[in-house]
Amino acid sequence: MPPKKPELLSGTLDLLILRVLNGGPLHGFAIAERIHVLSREVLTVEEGSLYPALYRMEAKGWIEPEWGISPRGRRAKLYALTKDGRKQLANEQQIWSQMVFAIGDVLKNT
Amino acid sequence: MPPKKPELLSGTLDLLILRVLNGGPLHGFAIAERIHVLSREVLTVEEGSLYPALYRMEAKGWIEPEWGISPRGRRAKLYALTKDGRKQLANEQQIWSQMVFAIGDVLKNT
DNA sequence: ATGATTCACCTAGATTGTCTAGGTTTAATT
DNA sequence: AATTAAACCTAGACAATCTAGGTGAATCAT
Repeated sequence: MPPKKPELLSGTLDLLILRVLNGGPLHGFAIAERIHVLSREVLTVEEGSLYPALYRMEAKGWIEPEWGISPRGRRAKLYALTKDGRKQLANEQQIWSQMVFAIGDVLKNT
Repeated sequence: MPPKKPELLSGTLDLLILRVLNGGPLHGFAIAERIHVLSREVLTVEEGSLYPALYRMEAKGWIEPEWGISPRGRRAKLYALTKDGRKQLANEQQIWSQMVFAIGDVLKNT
């Protein structure tokens, strides 16, 4: 068998969304596209994961939506990072790297 | 706020267990200890996560238990990697590094 | 003009993995 | 003899993702 195609790592979706929004407001569909492209097609964010995540994050005050128009001329909800969102991004980035190091430590044991 | 203490990353527990068992059979309690120590106390495997995980992995044929005695003289269930378990370890290790690279790619976008 | 496709958003329910918070038994310690 | 620690176990709660649908409007092909 070839290695199974990996789904998204549970717990990293918020981090990814925060990170791409740090480059400026985007609408949901575009967020998913951006993550897909930036990860060289390795990561695919399903819409059924994306929209609930956006609501969670909005409820926590990390992002703020505003109705507008997408680059392709459709009605779209543009999400922008809030100040709390930027703090959360820093936070999650630091946790992520800590986790990667910790797991790396376990994996490199002889 | 200081960075929140990270719990285990969902989806990495199997990989960690397979990895420490690759060094030789261990019983459940010792597996958790070993992960804790190797990760420099960053990762803590709760027993409520550990034992269900061991059963799942046994059901999938990745590990095999045998009753024995722990180094501290108690009755203990020693788990050993099977051949399928070794394959699974290689598989998950490769997926893990692919994920880390992919997420890294997203995180380093400007 | 009409029909098909794509963009963009939305949601209910299933599934899965982890955690909380208990519990039991037996050996070692006090 | 009583307490603590090692080791195992489990039910139920919780959270995040995925499956598999659905809607409406703009664009494209014919």
